[in-house]
Amino acid sequence: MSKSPELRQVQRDALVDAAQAAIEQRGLAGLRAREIAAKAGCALGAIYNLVEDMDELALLVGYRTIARLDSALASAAAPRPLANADEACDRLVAVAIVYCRFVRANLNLWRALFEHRMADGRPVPAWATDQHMRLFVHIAPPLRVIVPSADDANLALLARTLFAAVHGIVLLGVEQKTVAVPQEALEQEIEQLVRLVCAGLVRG
Amino acid sequence: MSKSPELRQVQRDALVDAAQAAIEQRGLAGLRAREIAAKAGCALGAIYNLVEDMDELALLVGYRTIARLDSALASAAAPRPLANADEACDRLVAVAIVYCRFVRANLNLWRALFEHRMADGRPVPAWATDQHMRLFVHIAPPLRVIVPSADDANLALLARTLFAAVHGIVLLGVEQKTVAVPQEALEQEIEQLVRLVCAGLVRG
DNA sequence: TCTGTTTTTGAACAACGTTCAAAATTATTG
DNA sequence: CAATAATTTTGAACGTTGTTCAAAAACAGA
Repeated sequence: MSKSPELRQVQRDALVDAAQAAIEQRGLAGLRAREIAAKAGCALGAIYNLVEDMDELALLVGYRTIARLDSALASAAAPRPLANADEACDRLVAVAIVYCRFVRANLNLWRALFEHRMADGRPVPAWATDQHMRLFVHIAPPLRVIVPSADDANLALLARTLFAAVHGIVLLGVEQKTVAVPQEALEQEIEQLVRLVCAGLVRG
Repeated sequence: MSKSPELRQVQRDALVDAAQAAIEQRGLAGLRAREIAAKAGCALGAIYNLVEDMDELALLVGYRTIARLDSALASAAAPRPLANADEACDRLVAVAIVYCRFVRANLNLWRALFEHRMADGRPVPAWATDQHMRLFVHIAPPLRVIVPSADDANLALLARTLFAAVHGIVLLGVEQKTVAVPQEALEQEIEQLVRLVCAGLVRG
């Protein structure tokens, strides 16, 4: 008889818990097989009974991180309807600010999302990439209000562009290689860019 | 008598050549001490007579990459003077497009710039971070034409923001985790964002 | 209790960056 | 030129990685 899937999932969760704690404290490079096995209370080799390899473990931690980010962004995009373009712009700013604060509050976990590379050149599984895309849901509706004439394809592209732009600002803002930017200044940068883009969209 | 600095530099260059080739072909993770020692024609341990450690080697490759990027951006920002805001905006677009094309043509080397992390938590040396900053030189002058009222601090911040935004778009565009965007569409995204920001700046 | 199946285990393996005593080379002196 | 001192180069050895797999342990059905 095979092992019950429930217990299996409990053990997997314990492993992901340990991996998440390791990444949170010491970054993706601080994720070590022997340490998390000890913390999860299983043998070194048992890791490979529960997950495919360390890559999958990093992806599972990333899945959790994006799920929490998704919740945070959803709370910023309140269910209150968008009356006009101004409100839509305000909402886009709010979503971007929440993104920035989430990054600061979850720096190592967020960095791990982008630092991680699959071993060899193996492709990232679909369940991980799909989740990334779903984040655009939080900025497409406000953009629709601002640019009602755009078709779905254009809107998706625009959403991607705006997200990427804010992402880039946050990225360079928290990067070690450049001078660290104080939180307040970083949020002003972000608000400035989002408002500039919105202003350009409504007039153009 | 100690060894001549010239020969030392030749050996260092051979090592950096080998490291650059390795990163270019197989990414930063493909940079292996034994391989580059063989290719550079020296013993494994000799690496540590020429450079501090593998981190410094990665930084030296990065220094070359940014130097080439700097040249590419400089060629886009021709010495022709900027008559008005429209021309300044065109130039910002041109610089951003050149950045995008450089990234596509030097994908692995460019990725290595941002994937690389110093061992432990050691700080990145100043000669590497300073070089990063100098890239802003290519976008600050056009911005000055577009926003003549801004002081130096505001201008520097704005330059950083615009650079980071374009950087983010390129980053997500060439990322494996999301759907690969064709070059043409990516350049359109970039041009759209830069023009939106410029339009917002001249009017606001 | 016995037997066949499944699961867990941790020593062993290959590959990594790094070190360092010894060998080889080069310079200086008698 | 020979002899000795100083310097540089070398690659085996070390400590850590993630991963594997034969053996041990645990479990299931008779």
